[in-house]
Amino acid sequence: MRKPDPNMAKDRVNNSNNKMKLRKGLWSPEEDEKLIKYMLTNGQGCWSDIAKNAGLQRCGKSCRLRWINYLRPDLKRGAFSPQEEDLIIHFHSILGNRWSQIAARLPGRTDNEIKNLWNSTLKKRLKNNASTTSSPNKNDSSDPRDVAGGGIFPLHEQYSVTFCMDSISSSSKISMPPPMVTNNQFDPFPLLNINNRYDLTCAPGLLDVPTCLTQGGMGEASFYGDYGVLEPGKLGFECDFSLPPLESRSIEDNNAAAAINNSIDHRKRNSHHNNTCFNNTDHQSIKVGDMFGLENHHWGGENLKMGEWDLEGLMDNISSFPNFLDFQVE
DNA sequence: AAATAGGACAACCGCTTTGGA
DNA sequence: TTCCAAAGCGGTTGTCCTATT
Repeated sequence: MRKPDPNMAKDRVNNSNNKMKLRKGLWSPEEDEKLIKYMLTNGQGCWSDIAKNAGLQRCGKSCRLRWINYLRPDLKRGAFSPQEEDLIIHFHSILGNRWSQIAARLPGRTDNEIKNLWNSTLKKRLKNNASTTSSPNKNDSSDPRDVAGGGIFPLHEQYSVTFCMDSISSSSKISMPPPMVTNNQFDPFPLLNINNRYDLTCAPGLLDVPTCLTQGGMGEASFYGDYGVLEPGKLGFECDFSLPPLESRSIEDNNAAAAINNSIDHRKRNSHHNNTCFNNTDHQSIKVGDMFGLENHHWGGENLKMGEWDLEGLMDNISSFPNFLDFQVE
């Protein structure tokens, strides 16, 4: 991060609050340290109380944001790896601008970070790719469906999606009819209506996954398998949907103190672009297990919240399935 | 060397959702 | 059931850095 400018922060004090002058703008290292220490000793609570009790002239909302987006010890920081970028593109094609849900599947990354990356880099890259792969009727939109049709995924042209049937290689293809047009909008995934209330967590398996994720570097375990969509040997709507794991936000207590102390030390060391203070530049070392919390923890008993797949909700809508899905097991 | 444009990213704003009284 | 405060979320803005002219 850039070096905070105390003068600017001072200038931006919110004078509209008569009770207490609340600071706005960039956080100073001292403020960071206060918040970190308070969080370390007291844990998370009511954010407005935290702001007060920690001696910060910040609103609770600002403290929460600072903690979540920057100070949390489990943040990875640093540049996104190509694999992470592919994941973001992939998830965005499914989830749209649901940054928090995308972030929940990228451990150590925040929704804000992902959103910034998307808006500043990935969207443009996809647009360029789309333009070079001839997609004449696409507009400039962040609509995930545009991305899907922009040449990254084959869905736009083929309307076929891949169901992974086991953890290694076999797959079944589902042929889909031309897109349903609802409300004058292109909708290649009528079932996966992004506006419905169903989380699309399981949907990655419905789509082709970026090739880099299925090739070397991501480990032996199948990407599909890790994400889990359909249990092997099962096809149809009575099969079990297994969920891609959501990142556990909990921090192991034993690690938290060390991580926080490290973060403080690093922040002090890095006065320039202290984004790197948590940096893990060894992008190639990222493993699927690490990325999805498969190793050691967090798979089975995950408390599914935001990203929970609402199977019942899906089933409520499922009556329309046979009309436009034609299963073709290859 | 100075000016400028564009990129990157932290932080804010406003709306929605959630939970408790 | 309603109201209200807190939390969550996504869009947007503002600032700094870097590359280019």
